[in-house]
Amino acid sequence: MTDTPARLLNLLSLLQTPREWPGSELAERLEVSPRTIRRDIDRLRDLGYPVEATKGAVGGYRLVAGAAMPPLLLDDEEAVAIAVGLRAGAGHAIEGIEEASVRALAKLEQVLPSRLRHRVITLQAATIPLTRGDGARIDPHTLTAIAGAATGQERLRFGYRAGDGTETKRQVEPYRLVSTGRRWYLVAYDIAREDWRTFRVDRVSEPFATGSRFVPRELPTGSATELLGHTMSRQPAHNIDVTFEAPAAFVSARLPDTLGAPETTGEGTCRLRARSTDSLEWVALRLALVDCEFMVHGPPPLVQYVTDLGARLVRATPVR
Amino acid sequence: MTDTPARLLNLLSLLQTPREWPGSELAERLEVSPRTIRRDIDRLRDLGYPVEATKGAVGGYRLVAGAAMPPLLLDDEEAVAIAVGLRAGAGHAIEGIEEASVRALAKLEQVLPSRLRHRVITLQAATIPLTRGDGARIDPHTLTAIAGAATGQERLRFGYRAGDGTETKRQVEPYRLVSTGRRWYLVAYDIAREDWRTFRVDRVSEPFATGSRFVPRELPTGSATELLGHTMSRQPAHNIDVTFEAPAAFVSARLPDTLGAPETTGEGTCRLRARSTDSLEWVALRLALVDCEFMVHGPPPLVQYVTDLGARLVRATPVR
DNA sequence: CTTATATAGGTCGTGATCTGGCCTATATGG
DNA sequence: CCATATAGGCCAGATCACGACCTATATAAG
Repeated sequence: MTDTPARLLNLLSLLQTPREWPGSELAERLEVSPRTIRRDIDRLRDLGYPVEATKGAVGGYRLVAGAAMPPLLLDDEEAVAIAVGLRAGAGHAIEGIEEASVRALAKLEQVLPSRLRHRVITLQAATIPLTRGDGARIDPHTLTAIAGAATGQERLRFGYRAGDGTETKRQVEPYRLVSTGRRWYLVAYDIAREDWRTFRVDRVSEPFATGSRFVPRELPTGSATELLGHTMSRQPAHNIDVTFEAPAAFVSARLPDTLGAPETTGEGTCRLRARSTDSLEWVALRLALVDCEFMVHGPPPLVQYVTDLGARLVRATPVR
Repeated sequence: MTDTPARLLNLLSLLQTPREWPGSELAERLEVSPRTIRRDIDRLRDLGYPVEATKGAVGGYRLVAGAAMPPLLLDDEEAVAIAVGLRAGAGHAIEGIEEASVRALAKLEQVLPSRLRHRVITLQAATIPLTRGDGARIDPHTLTAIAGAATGQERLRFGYRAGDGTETKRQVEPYRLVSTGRRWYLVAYDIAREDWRTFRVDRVSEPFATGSRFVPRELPTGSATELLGHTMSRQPAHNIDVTFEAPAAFVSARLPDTLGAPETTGEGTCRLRARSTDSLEWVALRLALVDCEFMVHGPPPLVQYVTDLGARLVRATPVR
């Protein structure tokens, strides 16, 4: 208990609550002399954690933003909140940080006390995510298990359901997890097939790290995303074409950036031409939320879906 | 650099990557003898962090889940991912952990390096949240500023726009931030008015912690939520009444728990009666996503909205 | 079974470090 | 001006950390 490193960690933890701490109070809490507290503050500063101090009668210490992230000391509830937030985001994550998001989740879940784990699962079950992709929902557990195996360089076993529905058992050396905004892919070396393969994560079932380590092979093509190239290009995408009866600024403020920006076509009208790999349901929803009159020109499946959805909604209310 | 506590923090950071670390590798990285590493591992265990070790030829150390959360050591990208995730969740957060979520965000943003801060803001701006409430979007910055002032016991100055649109300047002693799932409220002691007040956070502008500390007063009514009671009861709520042409299990699996569960009314039909404070737009959206025929009986505004939305969608496609 | 390699931990001597106490300097708010 | 806060130098004594060398033990591969 009375160990120096332990006290430093405790001190960091205390300073992380957003308030000012007078040195005397810290000394009392940590059961050391004020002189030692001053030395500890010095030590933290040497370690790169910027502790700000205000002098004078109402002064105190406070941890502020610095050059590097200090270790985050979370209480139980905060840890649960972060885990739930990241899990909710793992499915239809924010553009550009999907990989980091999963890494952070894997890191957190690795050390999350088990009594908190079931709370996270319960809370997450209560939220039904809006599927942004085509309904192929991804289990956060699968994602973190794969991510963990990849960074830990452990061989991975899982069941894989191919496009035609046939289920196979795979054992691979996971290389990298990549996200395309809409879908997750695992690039890995398939041991039995003695070649590199890409797997769609939503088709992976029961991933299990065998625990046996491996030394990463060199990718033949150079980079993981390159290997994904031809898989990606086969992805179905829609050429969206919609006109809105509202200014372009109004529309773009209500549409996600991933759909691109509409161009002004006249007084109070604009047109959106975009290539999207998002699901039609998602696109239709976003269009409906723009809250102005619009006209869908294509693609035909989207026209069909919007027509059907509109008809269903009209049927859903009593005729006047 | 050659400090013992610094090395321990580094060690914790290394062990947090989900992989196994042989003692020799750790020794090399931290530039100490393997014996010292073993001692450090011992120290970490004494501190309560469960370091698991596997013996044998391919053994190594690894941090596992224990009784308490160890300090999370995040790299830049992971920190950004968490911040963005929490911010996105702050608006329409997950039931039951809103407060903890905001606390975690406040803690993180307090120490987030400024070069990461603008990345967070940029990324967040790219995502347009589906407003679950009635469009009164809440600025995460406002939320964290208030939360920080409340836990730090600092006086707070802000502009407040009353229901009739008049803007007033307030200076308060913030007591607690409470969330009702749909809305955020600040319970505080208004210094000028010398009484307790509740403020809607979405009407607060430019919160600013003055830095002057105060000793928390006793709440006259006992608890913050109690004080909120009469404010809350004036909240508009809708009595939703919808029948679905699908089994209750099918429907409840596609509806959020907050709307309650539908009851079976016949062979393949069910009825949902719920009281909701969510916005009509949100409810209509969720209903449309159930993906089956349904009929909205009430409330009248919801019927109207669904009719209008359906009509707009029908108009949005070329007539055949 | 044998061998290699990993964790686990005891012991010891040297040298560094940490602590508390006491001192002064300095900035701030009332 | 005064009380109170941070900042930090100096010193003496106790403690602790380190590396080196040792043995015990579990595991995987051959």
